[in-house]
Amino acid sequence: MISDKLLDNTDVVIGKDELMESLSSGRKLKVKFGVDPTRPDLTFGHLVVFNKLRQFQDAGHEAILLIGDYTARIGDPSGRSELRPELTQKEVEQNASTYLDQAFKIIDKSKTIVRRNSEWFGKMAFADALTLSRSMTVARMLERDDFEKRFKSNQPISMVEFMYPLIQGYDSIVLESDVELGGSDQLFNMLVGRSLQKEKGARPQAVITLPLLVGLDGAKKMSKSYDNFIAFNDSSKDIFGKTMSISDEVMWDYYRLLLLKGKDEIDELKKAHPMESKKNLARELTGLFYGTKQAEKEYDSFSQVFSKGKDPEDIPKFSLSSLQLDTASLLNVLGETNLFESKGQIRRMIAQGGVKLDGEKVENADLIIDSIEEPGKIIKAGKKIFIRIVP
RNA sequence: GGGAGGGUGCCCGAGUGGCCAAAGGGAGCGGGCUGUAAACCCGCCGGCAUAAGCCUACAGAGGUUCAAAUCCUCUCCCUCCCA
Repeated sequence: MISDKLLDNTDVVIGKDELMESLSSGRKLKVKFGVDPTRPDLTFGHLVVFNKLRQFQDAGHEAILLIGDYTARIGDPSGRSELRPELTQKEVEQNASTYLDQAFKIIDKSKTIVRRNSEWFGKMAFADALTLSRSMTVARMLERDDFEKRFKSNQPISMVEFMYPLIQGYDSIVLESDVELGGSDQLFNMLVGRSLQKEKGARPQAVITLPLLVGLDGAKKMSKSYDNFIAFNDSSKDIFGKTMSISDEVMWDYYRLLLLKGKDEIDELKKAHPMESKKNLARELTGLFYGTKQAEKEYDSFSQVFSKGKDPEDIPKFSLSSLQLDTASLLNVLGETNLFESKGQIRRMIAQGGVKLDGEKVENADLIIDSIEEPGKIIKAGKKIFIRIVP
């Protein structure tokens, strides 16, 4: 049953009965997913939703990717404790275009309709906006968890944030969407769309929320603002490495939500050694974005460096002749690689025994790096930073 | 319009004239343990400097003082109560 699979891994489904009916009628549904181009990178949190959108596409439905270029300039208050800064039109445009490049790594470009909400809001009159705002009451807005929390704890809520759910809901009217997808933090906004459609006498959209992916810290949802994310645009090395840094417990969520593995498959994987399963996860995720060959390479490289403690094959080089300062001390050399926050950080690292030169721990920051021949000495700082010193 | 309370380091938050680069927590970083991790333990955690020390920092601008995150003036921003 196709329609069953479409509801896998979902969190909440509103309007389920009508949705099941529509699906079995064979009608081609318009499936809306809105993205706010407020930040240039998509994370694996978004991947969960894009996977679902892709499944709808594969089942023959129409995907509408809504770029909230107009709303981006306001900022979605969902899950936020403060007002977002306003973005310029130009920033929004840039973000939108990189968004699309990234999104089409997962969804089928040829079957996707891209719309921008500036198309209709750009020419909307203020009077229309007022009419729209009649459809909502303050009390209903305050039902929203994050608004309520902010209100009660004396945090500011701007009027424009209050308008946000209405604006997003209006998109659904214009697009005549049958289904809207989003993260569970979007539930309220999407429901507003549903009720606006009803009010207009249109067929209300089904609302499907997808679970929020837990971030790298294993606690909070994956989000750019928590800096616990893997981005579509991360290097193959980072996708692999970051995946390996998640805890064993959340690994299964990643299998389920990102790779769409079924329960049976996961049960099978649980029998293997957790590290092997995690490496396998990292390899598959890397492969999704960089192809199996590159993923294989990262797999080998990771095993080399971390499991066997060897140096990786690709080490960034630093040429001593490019040194700006006179003394080629360890401190100065590392300082000029721009891989560290400050010389203070380097000093601390050295003092704490985190820096090795050709495998030997270095305790003196003033050690002079000299007599370099090919292939060069290797400095290791912490677990992840490697530098090859060349003449 | 009137009254009251606030704005502190990446985040939260203590600090009401010197002992403040500023308690505590979180995040982050290094080390240990391990299976890369997570958990746990130890350490670090503004910048420059070998060090002494210097510089920058407690919303912003001025001022008082030997000395200001702390006192005064003005400005900006936030919240609450009354209208």
